[in-house]
Formats: sequence, structure tokens, C-alpha cells
Amino acid sequence: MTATPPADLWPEVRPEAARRLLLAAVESFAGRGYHATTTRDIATAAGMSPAALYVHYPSKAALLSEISRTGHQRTLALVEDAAAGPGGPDDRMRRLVEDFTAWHARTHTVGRIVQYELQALPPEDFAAVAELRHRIEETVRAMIAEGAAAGVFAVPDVRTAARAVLSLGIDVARWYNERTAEPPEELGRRYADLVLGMLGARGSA
Amino acid sequence: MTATPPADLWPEVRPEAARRLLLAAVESFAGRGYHATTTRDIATAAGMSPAALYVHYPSKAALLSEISRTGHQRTLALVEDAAAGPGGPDDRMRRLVEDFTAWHARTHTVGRIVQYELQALPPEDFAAVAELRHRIEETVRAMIAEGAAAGVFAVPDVRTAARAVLSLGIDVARWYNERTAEPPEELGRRYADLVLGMLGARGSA
DNA sequence: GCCCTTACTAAGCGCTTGCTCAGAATAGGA
DNA sequence: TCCTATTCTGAGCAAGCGCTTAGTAAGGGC
Repeated sequence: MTATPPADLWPEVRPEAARRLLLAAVESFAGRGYHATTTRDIATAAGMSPAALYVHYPSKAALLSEISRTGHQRTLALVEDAAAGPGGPDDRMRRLVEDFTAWHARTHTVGRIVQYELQALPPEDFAAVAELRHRIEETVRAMIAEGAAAGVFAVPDVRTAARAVLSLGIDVARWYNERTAEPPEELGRRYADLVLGMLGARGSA
Repeated sequence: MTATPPADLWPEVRPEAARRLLLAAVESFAGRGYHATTTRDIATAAGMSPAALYVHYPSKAALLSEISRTGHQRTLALVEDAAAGPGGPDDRMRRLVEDFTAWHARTHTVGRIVQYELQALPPEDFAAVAELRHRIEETVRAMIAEGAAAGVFAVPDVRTAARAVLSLGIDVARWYNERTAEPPEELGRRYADLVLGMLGARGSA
């Protein structure tokens, strides 16, 4: 088992029943999609009746929004941490790709919801996460631009390269599952190597 | 308008009403997801009543299966064409990435369904497309292995590299939309450059 | 024009869904 | 132990869903 065990998600959420609902929702939303998941699915998986969900959350959509928001906050934090860390653009890009990739592998259930269930969010909640996504994209773009200006990266188009870097990490959430043998950290290292090669960083390959 | 106009999809499908239903289904499945799309949505968009759908297709799921199967066949064909084409591994990889990327950009609605609605397919239909997906993955993996053996590519792990190459193209379907300014062919060329850099092809960057 | 086939509709069915509500059960503090 | 607050349930509601059916309309061939 190389993914984050569900037991480790949202340790701060209380009461325990509310957390059980989140955990159950994540599994079902990630496995079958938001719209194909019923409140009965979630409640049953959490060991409760469907009505219990409404004691802790105002709606089914509120569960989705909570998962999406916290997932986006987490990925933004790790991207910004890497960007603000020590070393040159190549070192920081390596760390960014390692962490972003490993997170999508380890937390692929949340990652799937974060990346692919945006259209199911209520409009105001969508707007909030869209802003977080924009900050992630800008951070990556700025890092590549910095590396290109410093002659560390050689990319014909910064925006396209930034898109590609994020795509690699994001798509991990689609394909990574419990049976994938490669540990998240190792996948992150391998992806970092590939990305530095892609960006034409000297000393890469 | 840089994507394939819906009018160009499935020109061989007759009668015209059946094709209108496919076109309507593609737009709605891609935009909101299979499960959030009702038969009433599809029928209304096709200018018919919900019952008309059942004159041409046995079920809502049959529409999904048709779109998924034809989409997979198309992507498998373009991957295999590139792999069987002229030139060395780097030339063929360039063509593969260009075509795969451009297809996902131009036909991003179908691409979204192909890549992200697998869990909604009836089991037998899923099994059929899973086989097509496996062949796509194998073709790309074999090409990278060939390039590595010939010393044209330098990758520490062939399977991870193959995964990454496909991920770049696949994720285009998620983010590309009608407002994206970059034409599919140009995006394909840029991605091909990035991929050759990623694979450590000499002369790349 | 007639007949057959195909395409289509309006109406409605049985079932499912997100959610509400009144009452019951449980937990915690004095 | 008792009381209050919190947690939870069973039952059920209104709306919506995929699909069916009987009948109508349209198209094409002779």
C-alpha cells in the first residue's frame, strides 16, 4: 500500500462521524464520480443512514466542495513551498515536480476529485478553487520563466512548458492506483528527471 | 475555432438523426459528465423527444460506448501509424506526439469521454476499450525501448517514460477548449519538442 | 394512390434520488 | 441519576430518471 491510507486524511475534522463521511465520499467520488455517487452510497460506507449526512453537512455538494478546497489548498502549498525553497531554478523545479507528483500518486483519490470534478462544484465554490488553480499555474510559469531568463532552462514557449509540467503530475491521479508498484516518492524522482530533461536543464538526463 | 467542428464527427453515421444524437451526447457528456447528462438533455439538444433516442440506440449507455470505442480506435490508429512510419525512433516519436496531442486538442470533447468516462461504460464495452488502451501503451513503450536500445533515447525507466509521454497528450483533453488560442498542430509540434527533450534525444531542445 | 417500413411523439411507468421531519438514542456535565 | 444538547434513525416526500408503449407521421417503392 503506497497511497495515503484514508485514515490519514483530515485528522482535524470533528466529530469523527463527519470525518467518516468525508472519507466515504472521497472513495466513492473518486471511484465512480460525483454524479454517480448517491447519498445512500456515502452513508452506507460511513456506517450511517442517509439522513445522518445532513447532521454534519448541509448537502451532498458540500462534501465535494470541502474535498476540492482542501485538496487545492494542499497542492498550492506544496507548489509554493518548492518555489520559495533554496537553490537555483532547477533544484526548485526538481523539488516541485517530486512533491506534486508524489502527492497525486499518494493521494490519488483526492487528486481525481480535485482535477476532474470541477464541473460538479456549485458556482461560488468553483470560483474559489479556480483562483487557487490560477495561483498554482502562475507559480510554475514564473519558475520556468526565471529559469529560462537565467539560462538554466531552454524552452521555446514558457506557457506551454508550464502546462506540460503540471499535466504530468495531474495525470498521475488518473492512472495511479493501489496496485501501482512504484512508490510515490520514486515516481516523483523519476518524473523530476524527465521534467528537467524536458526543460533542457543542463546536467539533466 | 481550432477544434474539430462537431459537424465533422461521424460522417458515416446514418440516418442523420442518429448522428445528431451522437453529436449532442458528445457535447453533454464532455461538458458535464455521463452521469449528469440525462436522456432529455441529449434529445432536446438533438431537436427530438427523449423517446426518439431509443429508435436509434438501445440505451443511453450505448451512445457512450459508441463514442468511446470510435475514439479509442482513432487514437490507436494514429499511434500505430506513427510507430510504423519512416525514420528513426526520434522521428517517429515526434510524429506520434504531434498527432496524439493534436487529436486531443482538436477533438477534446471526444477525448474527454475517451479518457475520463471509462468507469461509466458497461463491463463488456469497458473490456473492449481496455484492450485498445493496452495496445496504445504497448506501442509507445516499445518505441521508447527501441530508441533506448539504439542509443537515440536516454531514459532510466522505459515504462515511466512511456506513461509520461501519453500523459502529456491525454491531459490536453482536460484543459484544451474552444477559447485556447494555440492551434492543435502547433501545440503538437511544441509538445513533440518537449517530449524529445524529456527522452534525452540528441539534437533535441 | 396505396402499402409497408421507418422515424418519431406524447404520455406514462416503476424506480431512484437528495433531502426533510418527528421522534429516538446517545453523550456529557452537574 | 437527571437533564440538556447533540447525534442519529426510519419513514417518507417531491422531483426526476431511463425507458416503454400505443399511436401518428413521414418516406420510399411499386
